[in-house]
Amino acid sequence: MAEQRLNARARLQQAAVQLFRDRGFDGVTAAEIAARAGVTERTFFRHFPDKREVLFDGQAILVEALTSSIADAPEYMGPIDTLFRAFRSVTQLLEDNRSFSKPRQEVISATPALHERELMKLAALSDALATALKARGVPDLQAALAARAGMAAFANATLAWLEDEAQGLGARLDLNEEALRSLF
Amino acid sequence: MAEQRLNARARLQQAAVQLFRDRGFDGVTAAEIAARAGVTERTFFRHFPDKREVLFDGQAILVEALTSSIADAPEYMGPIDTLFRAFRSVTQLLEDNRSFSKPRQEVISATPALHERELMKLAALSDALATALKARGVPDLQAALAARAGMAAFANATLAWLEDEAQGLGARLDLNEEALRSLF
DNA sequence: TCTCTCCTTGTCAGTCACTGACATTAGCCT
DNA sequence: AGGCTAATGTCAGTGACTGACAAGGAGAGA
Repeated sequence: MAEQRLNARARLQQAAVQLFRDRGFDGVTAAEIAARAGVTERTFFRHFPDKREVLFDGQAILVEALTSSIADAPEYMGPIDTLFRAFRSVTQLLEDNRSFSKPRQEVISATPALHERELMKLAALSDALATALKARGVPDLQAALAARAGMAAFANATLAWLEDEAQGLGARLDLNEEALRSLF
Repeated sequence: MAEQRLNARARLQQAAVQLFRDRGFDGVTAAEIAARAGVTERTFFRHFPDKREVLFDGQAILVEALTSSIADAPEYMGPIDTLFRAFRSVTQLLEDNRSFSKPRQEVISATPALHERELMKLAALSDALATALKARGVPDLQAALAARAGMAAFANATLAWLEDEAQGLGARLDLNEEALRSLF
């Protein structure tokens, strides 16, 4: 039973994705997810503050990877370059997780409530990037705007790549960076 | 009672803002809002699909004003210029509503669930702007990125101006536009 | 004026997300 | 064995939201 204990959280996440894919987010109750994972509804809510959150758990790693890349960037590098350097540093990480991310993203895209939560996570990520840029001496306003604009490009690229993997994530990033720069 | 009928929605919104300000979003039940407005909880949910939505009702006017400004912009004007022209065209509208917007924004900022919903509304607004830009012949990718970047600046400006009206909304927009352009 | 119809609201019962309080169990340390 | 800690189970309750049905008021038309 030791194994059961340690994996309850992971089992809940896995059960949730499967059930959501089959019957949709609203067609599944928290109790059902818990039951399939072999635990109680109460345990579900001990691991996740709400039903949506079961789908959003990997963000921390991404934040860490991106912010540390920003911190490590050469001093002279401007905010936009720094950001795209960071985005490119995590392409491998994301590509390794594609088989997880794909079904997850399908569920999210199909459910307004989940899309809402996703926007929140992206905003938090954006804020983290802005903070990392400020630590490099970028003025507050520029940092915030660069982070938002960059995140838009990054999110764009990731979504397009998840929908159609014909082009790699790197190529999608190139397209988005070029389009962004062409605006100014 | 005819008057009551027609204004139920407006009374609910007003009651909601007052109660939220006093006791916080989570400290107020939908039934209480309804009671103060002189109707039933069920009626509350007939007017608003959920409790949060009672605070988000003016967006349609803003979308209309911004998109029509984009449509009316001179042909030769680039996407960023077009967007900021649109933002400037609604400054008066926003400034007239400041006394409404201020308390509303305070409640939203204090409540994660409401902040989440606000991000959703901003994303929808951003999508509307992107669509309006595409109608002018701006390529899809550029339109989407310009809209997101522009919205970031617009939202930034509006929030700063709501927190401190020392500088007008126009001045805040100037600052944000300049900061955004300086990135590239 | 009477009546028919539409629109809004009230009433009621039910589901489900989420929470606090308390009991229980498993594994680990001594 | 005995006790400590962390994770889980149990139970009862609150509040958001929904579907079904009834009721009342306003306006259109006979």
